[in-house]
Amino acid sequence: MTLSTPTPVRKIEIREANEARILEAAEKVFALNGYKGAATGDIAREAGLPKANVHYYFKTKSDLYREVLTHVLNDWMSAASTFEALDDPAEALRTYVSAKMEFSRKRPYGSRVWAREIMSGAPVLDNFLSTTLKTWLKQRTRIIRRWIREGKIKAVDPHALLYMIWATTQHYADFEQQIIILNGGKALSDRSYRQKTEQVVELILGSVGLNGS
Amino acid sequence: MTLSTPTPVRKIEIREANEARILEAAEKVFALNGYKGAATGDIAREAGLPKANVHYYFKTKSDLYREVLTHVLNDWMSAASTFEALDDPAEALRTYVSAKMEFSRKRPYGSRVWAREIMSGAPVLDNFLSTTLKTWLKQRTRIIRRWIREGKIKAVDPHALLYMIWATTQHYADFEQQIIILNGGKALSDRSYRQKTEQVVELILGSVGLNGS
DNA sequence: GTCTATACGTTGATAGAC
DNA sequence: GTCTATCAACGTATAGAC
Repeated sequence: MTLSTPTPVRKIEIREANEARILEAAEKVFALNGYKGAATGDIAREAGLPKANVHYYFKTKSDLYREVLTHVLNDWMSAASTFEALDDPAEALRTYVSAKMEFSRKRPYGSRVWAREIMSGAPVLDNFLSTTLKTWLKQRTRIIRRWIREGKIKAVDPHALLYMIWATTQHYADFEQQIIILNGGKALSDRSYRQKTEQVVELILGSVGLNGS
Repeated sequence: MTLSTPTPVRKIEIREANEARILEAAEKVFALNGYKGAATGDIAREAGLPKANVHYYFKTKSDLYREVLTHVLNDWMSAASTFEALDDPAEALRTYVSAKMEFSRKRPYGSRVWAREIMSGAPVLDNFLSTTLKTWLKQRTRIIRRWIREGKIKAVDPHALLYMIWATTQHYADFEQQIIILNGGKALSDRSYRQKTEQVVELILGSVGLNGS
């Protein structure tokens, strides 16, 4: 029996499945070693494919890296969009911090790829940061200022507050290994993580003068 | 005139000066590219020396990396030691947070080397984390619990509080580039940085129910 | 679409003249 | 103590058979 021509549908399925596997593997390897430190061979091994296939689907390492960053970015922004201009700042902050903590739990590698990209000087994310993220920050800053004006929260520096939220929530992804070691070598259970999330929410709310649920 | 034999003192001076230059260069290159991504040739160029000299003074890249980490560690612990068991938690937290912010300002590269090491799974720092740092954490946890028992601060999870302090203060070093871009491309002046430090202190104090200076 | 073989640049480390 | 020359190992990317 000779090879029959595969249907276009089947081809597309294969492509999508392989691209997804490679992207997932790449996110992990870039997270652990950074862009320069990541070898396409490592990514291929992690994905369970020959090295040549990685280059077949993504051409260059740089292209693959940009794709990974784009995916992380989309999910990061998706969590960011939960910060809304609600009347109740406690509710808004609680929702946002929880979404960021969930992102850290579900995409720890993605968070680290982001962190490493920034620590390398943000060569690829530079444009995103100075446009999309800057606009986002300006809008949320306005919301926070309004809450302060209306006497709903303490007078705090909005940037300092948002940086604290980002830093604290992302710490649970980026420094996961340190947290595990300090926890006696055991990873946080889903239950413990939910409690930590609640604690982080309470600390953030307290920092702007909003007390206990 | 032939070369006279240099005095041992002179030789030691040269060695110390060169080692210092290489260590400083290495801290920067490891911070920007991570361990695997850092090339000894880049470190040599940054230090203004031929590549062979780097290996003459430090033998292997791994040895050099460990030296850099040790230096960062010492300075990190030096800041950590400012967290004392004072009667006044506001004073203790203010001093500690300020010291950590100062560390981020003065040693941004060192902070990033630490971060990257943890994100790579802490292969070298593992031992330090599970001994020295764990002990430190246990002691400070006890102090915080005592403050809570004495009704001096709100009942918060001590680990969550300390992680928030670490994350927030280190964010100003590790994500410096992001902060600069969001600040319109301008680095924070010494004055702005002092104000941010004060804001961070206020946010942290607020998070445990301690209000205003 | 898959994968072995390979071209070719880069990197860690050393040898050996000065 | 300094530095050029060198090399083996590794890394990205591609060619070309299947």
